Amino acid sequence: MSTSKSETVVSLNSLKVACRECSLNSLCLPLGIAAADLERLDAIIDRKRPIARGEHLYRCGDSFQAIYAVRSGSLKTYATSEDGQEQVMGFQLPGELVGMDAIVDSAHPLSAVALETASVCEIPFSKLESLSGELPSLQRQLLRLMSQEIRDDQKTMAVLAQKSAEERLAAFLISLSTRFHQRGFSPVRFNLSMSRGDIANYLGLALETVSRLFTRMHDDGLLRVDRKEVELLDREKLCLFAGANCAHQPPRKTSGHTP
Amino acid sequence: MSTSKSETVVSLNSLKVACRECSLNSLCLPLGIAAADLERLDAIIDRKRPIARGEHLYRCGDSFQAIYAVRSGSLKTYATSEDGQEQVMGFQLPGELVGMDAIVDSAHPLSAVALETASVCEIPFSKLESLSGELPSLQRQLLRLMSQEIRDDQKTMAVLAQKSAEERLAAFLISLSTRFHQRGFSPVRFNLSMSRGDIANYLGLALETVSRLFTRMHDDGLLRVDRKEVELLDREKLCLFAGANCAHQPPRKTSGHTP
DNA sequence: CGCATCCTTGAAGATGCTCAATTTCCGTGG
DNA sequence: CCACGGAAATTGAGCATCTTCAAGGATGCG
Repeated sequence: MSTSKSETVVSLNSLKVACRECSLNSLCLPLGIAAADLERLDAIIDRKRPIARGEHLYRCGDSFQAIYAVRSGSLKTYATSEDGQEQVMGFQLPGELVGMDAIVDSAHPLSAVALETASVCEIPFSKLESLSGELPSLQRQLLRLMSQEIRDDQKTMAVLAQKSAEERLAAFLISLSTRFHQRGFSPVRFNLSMSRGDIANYLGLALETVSRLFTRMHDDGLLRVDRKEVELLDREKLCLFAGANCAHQPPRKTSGHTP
Repeated sequence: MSTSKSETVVSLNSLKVACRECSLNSLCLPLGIAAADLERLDAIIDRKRPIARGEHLYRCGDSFQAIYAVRSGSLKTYATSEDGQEQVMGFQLPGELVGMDAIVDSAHPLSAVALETASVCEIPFSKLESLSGELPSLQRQLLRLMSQEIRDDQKTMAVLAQKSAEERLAAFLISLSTRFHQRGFSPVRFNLSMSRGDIANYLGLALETVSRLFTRMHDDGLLRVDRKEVELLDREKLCLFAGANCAHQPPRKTSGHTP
């Protein structure tokens, strides 16, 4: 994500940092946890070696052992249908958790793969569960993050249900922009670690439509795209397209896809 | 839901029953909780008077105080955009929880309204949170239900992103069928407590399209519809359309809407 | 330097939407 | 009890958006 320069810096810095020193701790599980308690959380977390682009963190059907927090890089989660087709369900940036959808029945319903070199913190679920029982602040933050995930999924559902192709792409870009901004990166200039195909799949569009939309938005002066790099030239207008008050809620139109 | 006869019975029966006697306790929060502990959960639950069709349980923006379990009847949750349009986010049947999307920031992002006379259990969140810290089995079940919600929302996202209109409606009907079945009702014959407009809105389709699809599916011998009542005549084929192995996962096609 | 992958662009066609007119249903009041 | 009015649902016709199919161009890696 963002320039490869800052990506490298993040990767190196956060390779083994404890939660208390991690720059993401105000977005992640440690939020709201007192220093003393944080050490106990820290103790159950396993900071894995970086995983390479294309490498899987887990696959659909794998038994559920842990949830993961992205430390650097980015992931994609996707479902696989019986005929082998995949449906992209989300993209995860540093500070975001993956795997919470597996709690309910001990098997992962999705696969998670690295879109670029990424490092993650592995948080064994059984340990997290018992520690949660002892630390109310941890329990609270875990519930908050799951609630957040529900809310984000609902927002995505709304985008898919009621927005046109152009609005969907705008909403997607604004969502990324906002999340990068929260993480200290530029909200107007960032790298898309996922392919056009992934974006299209995620947004329920054809790959060609996404490509055409990028071209159209470029021609309309909304953004500049060069391969993976995007610069939002008119974030305001993109927000309008996305139906968001810029930064949070999107909803906007009646129903159906067309405007 | 189902016939008005059984609906009346359910309403009366469950008006004030404790969790341990509630027929829904194997689907709801009490699952997996020992009898002794269950009494403590029971003690914090407020069984509200039934709410009438059209009455709101809470509205978008209301401060978050409690989550709710549907005891009888059914609810609809929806978001409202600035221009007043609504986006239906889900339908809740007995044994299902609503309001978990509000935990993260203490305000409800959606509104919840009764689709028919319904009764709910109000579970004050602060009390639930502290009791959760004391009862590992309760904590576990709460996490499981939130995980389930995430998983259900993901399934809905996949339906919206990759299925055609007919497949979406089939997936919707199969989902209802399965949930009714889990609750002891007929999986092939049930009542739709929501309007065609609600179904269309939820599925990201035009109302007219849903109406036409019902007609087409009827002509194809897949189902019988009479106003609110539906009978699935060929559940197998509907499952195929829905892309589900009948009962759980749906995924099926490549991407884009068309087959 | 060449191949494979990803992306872009074009043209034709289909799914599903909008607009609009009826019809059916249900609650309300005479 | 029946009539009436409004809401919900059905049905039809035309059309727009987006998809599919197809080919060409750019990029990056071995």
